[in-house]
Amino acid sequence: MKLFDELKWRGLIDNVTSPEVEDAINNEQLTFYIGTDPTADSLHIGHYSSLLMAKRLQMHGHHPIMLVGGATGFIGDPKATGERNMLTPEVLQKNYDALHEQISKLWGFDMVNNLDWTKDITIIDFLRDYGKLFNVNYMINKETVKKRLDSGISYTEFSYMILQSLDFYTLYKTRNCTMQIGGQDQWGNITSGLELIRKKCGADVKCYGLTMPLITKADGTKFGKSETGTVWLDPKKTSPYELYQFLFNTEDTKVIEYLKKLTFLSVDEINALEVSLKEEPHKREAQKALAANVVKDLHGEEGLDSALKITNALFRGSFSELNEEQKLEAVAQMDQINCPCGLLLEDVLVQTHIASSKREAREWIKGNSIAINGTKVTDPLTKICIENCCVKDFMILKRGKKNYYCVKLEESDH
RNA sequence: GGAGGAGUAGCGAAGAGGCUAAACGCGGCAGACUGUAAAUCUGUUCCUUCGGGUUCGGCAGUUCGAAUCUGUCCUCCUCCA
Repeated sequence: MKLFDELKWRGLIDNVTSPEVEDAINNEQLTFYIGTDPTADSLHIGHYSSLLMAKRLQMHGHHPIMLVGGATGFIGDPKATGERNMLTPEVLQKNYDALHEQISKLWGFDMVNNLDWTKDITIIDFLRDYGKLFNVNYMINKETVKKRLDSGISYTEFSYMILQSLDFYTLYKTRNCTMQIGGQDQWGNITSGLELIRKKCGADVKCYGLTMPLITKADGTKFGKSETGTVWLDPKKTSPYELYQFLFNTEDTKVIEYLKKLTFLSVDEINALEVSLKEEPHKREAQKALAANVVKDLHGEEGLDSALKITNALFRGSFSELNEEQKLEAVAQMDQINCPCGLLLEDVLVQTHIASSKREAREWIKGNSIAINGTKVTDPLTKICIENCCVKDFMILKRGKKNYYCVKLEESDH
């Protein structure tokens, strides 16, 4: 199977700017780029398939450049729901540094910052050299702008597209970068970049754009949010265990799609998992493979080991069946929440931020959804002290079916 | 600058002086059923020392009483110049 066909099979191709892209991807060695803005201090699972796409192309001999948008981050990519809050230079710098480190650690891509070629352009140069080449009518018809016409869009965000076009043009000129890849939502920005290159360098320039479909959940909503919020790639923000659980819980209708997009498993391996999913769905082989592979690729054997230890301890039978050593090992892998000794259960839930209010804590307790070390507790006034611990001063709190918390009780001083 | 319109809980959207902590839908959470899946059904969804307290863009008023009336300010939309 040729590379392009494989990418297509994996569902990673949404659109290409010309039919020649297929041949270029299969037979040439392109320098291409993918960009992201430093809007947070870590990438999240939603970015992951795009970054893997870059990796897949690289493995095939293409050369990826990762652009972290130090300049575009100041402006903000227009999002459908409305104007973005502008980030301060300090936050942007902090995010930039964090992303830079994360990306070099995970993939080692070549990295550039568009602030380098943007920061010294004067407003006059900008308007004369670039503004003149963008027709407002053309810009208004781009999806990202069009969506905002009734709710309003600032001149700042309207101009975002020009900055991004400038990036593509600059990378083309300085690094012979001839392709930009991005998510579906980047189509408008990518094509306007191509347009700029053609206007500046002539219509016969061979440059391409490729977009990838956005990953969605079965109900059409955005992929990548769990109960605790965004699923980050940074293990300090989302532990390997949380990531594992997030992926393990993938719905049947989506798990094959995710395997194709988020792992390097071969066509045969994925087909085999698809058969297992159909014939013995209760075994959840596909979900297990998805979770294990992604966690391993991102956090290494060690991360996967930690995720599995916790998962096995909590979900395979009862925690109390483990021996002392196994318990301690599992507890050591979990995020621990400190809590003073001697509080009532309802207060413990509030103190530890497991519940956001006392009302909610009581609702859960009375609703039979809280368990301590595997035993349901239905009295909000249960006093929690060291006797409730199952190993040392640790207590395993469970909320609902699959939310576990490891609470470390601290003897109060008085 | 001018003329209209709009701002209600996470979101969408009712309410037009007391019966409204605010209908309804979505989303969230929990329970049942399951396979740590989906679908479905049920409950729940401002805070509380359970007496009450604080909410309907902000502020100031009118009233025994305001999300509902008045003034003012802010934000957004549409049209005109």
